[in-house]
Amino acid sequence: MGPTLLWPRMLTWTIQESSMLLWKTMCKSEATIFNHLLSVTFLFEPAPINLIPYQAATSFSSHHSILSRSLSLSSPIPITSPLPITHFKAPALLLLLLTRYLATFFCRNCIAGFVALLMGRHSCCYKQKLRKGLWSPEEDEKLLNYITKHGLGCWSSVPKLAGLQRCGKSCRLRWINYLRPDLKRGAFSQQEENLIIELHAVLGNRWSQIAAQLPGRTDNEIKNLWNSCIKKKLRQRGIDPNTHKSLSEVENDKEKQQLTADKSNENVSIVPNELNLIEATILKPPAVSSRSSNVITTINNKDWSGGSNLTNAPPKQEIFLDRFGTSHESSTTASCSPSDLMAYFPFQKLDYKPIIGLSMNTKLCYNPNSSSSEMISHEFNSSMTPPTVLPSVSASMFQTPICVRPSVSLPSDHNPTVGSCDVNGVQNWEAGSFSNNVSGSNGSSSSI
DNA sequence: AATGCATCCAACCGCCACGTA
DNA sequence: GTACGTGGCGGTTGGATGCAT
Repeated sequence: MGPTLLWPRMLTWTIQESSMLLWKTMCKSEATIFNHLLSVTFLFEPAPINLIPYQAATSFSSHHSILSRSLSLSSPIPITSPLPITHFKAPALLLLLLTRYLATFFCRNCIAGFVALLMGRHSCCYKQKLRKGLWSPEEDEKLLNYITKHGLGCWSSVPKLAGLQRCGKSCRLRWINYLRPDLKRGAFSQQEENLIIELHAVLGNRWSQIAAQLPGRTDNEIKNLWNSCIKKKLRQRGIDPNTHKSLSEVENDKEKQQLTADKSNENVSIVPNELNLIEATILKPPAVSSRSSNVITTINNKDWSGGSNLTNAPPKQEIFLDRFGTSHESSTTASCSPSDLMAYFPFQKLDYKPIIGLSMNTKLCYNPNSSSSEMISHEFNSSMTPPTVLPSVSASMFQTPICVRPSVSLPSDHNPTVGSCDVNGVQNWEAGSFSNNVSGSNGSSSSI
């Protein structure tokens, strides 16, 4: 074991054994801890420290800033430093010394997470001590035994009580996606896939709601199936998986949008927001950070994910639920036959073209090698707020058929010619001969 | 047999909503 | 009213696996 692991453990023991309990009862929150940390810093640091006002720190990230400034002081103090320690200030001082010492080994995020861990909280930021990656059978057994014995409760306390070196979130995920006894094993049946397609047309990327209509299936499972399998199949059949329209129709929509955008650009050469952007770009030197990229990514995600653009979703959902019922039984026994589904999604082989629309991973996110994206990154690093910027950016650059909500019509009769399409794969589609299709194995989907 | 590429999927991450003190 | 803890969700990642060369 290297020193980077040895030191924290020793110090953790020291703190906990001395007066951690006393400290925890005195300080209600992590913020208070940091407050005391600062006071101790001032008490024992002869050199002036330029710290930001604590009151301005309202989030944990601000605590990080405070911590990082504390850590940016002189060289680490040896932990054996013979400084006067009272009972009251001992934990804070130890924490201070500890954090400053750890600064020689870890980044500030790790240290902040470690401090949070000492306070008795589980922090997902602190990854050094928690296991990650695939679960071992032993871990599965521990979790399963614990939940079987104690039932579902507070996930954050489960790892500790179950003896697992995992975070609560990880335990929850493992239980929901794998260990839950009511999970249906095996591949998806053709009926299930069809139902997923139909639900996706109505609900978009709201996987949890889709999963609620498929008993025994998890949202993660359905999401993976969609991304790896169904999407591809739909495209092969000339259907845009995002809009559930035919690809040719989507292309037409896109051209129309492009024309509209061009017209509006002719009328207004530079909109005020763009002027602001230029001004901000000139005045503010580029200080590209991952944070700015995240902002853009987040906004893009909200705008482009099928399930997030949901202005019309509730009524459609109601229509759908009226039709299929809200219970699993009714949803699966209603009109969900493959032929019915064919009517909703007449597979059009025809002019399949790759979808060129911007994806979620749009390169508009910061790319240091790209001048155009750099521009955008600068914009978001300026003092301007994203809402000011986005409308102009999104209007001119983010036009894509993905914006279109799935338009679902519910015809009463289906197209009898659909099934006779002899394109490669169409018959397979109907016959349910997907590579992973072993629907007969579970049998439970036969009620659909 | 070795290598490279594609695909799958379990798990992680960040964000958000909600309840509570 | 506010800060905090927790659970839930959707997007994304990266390791494992399969397949082609």
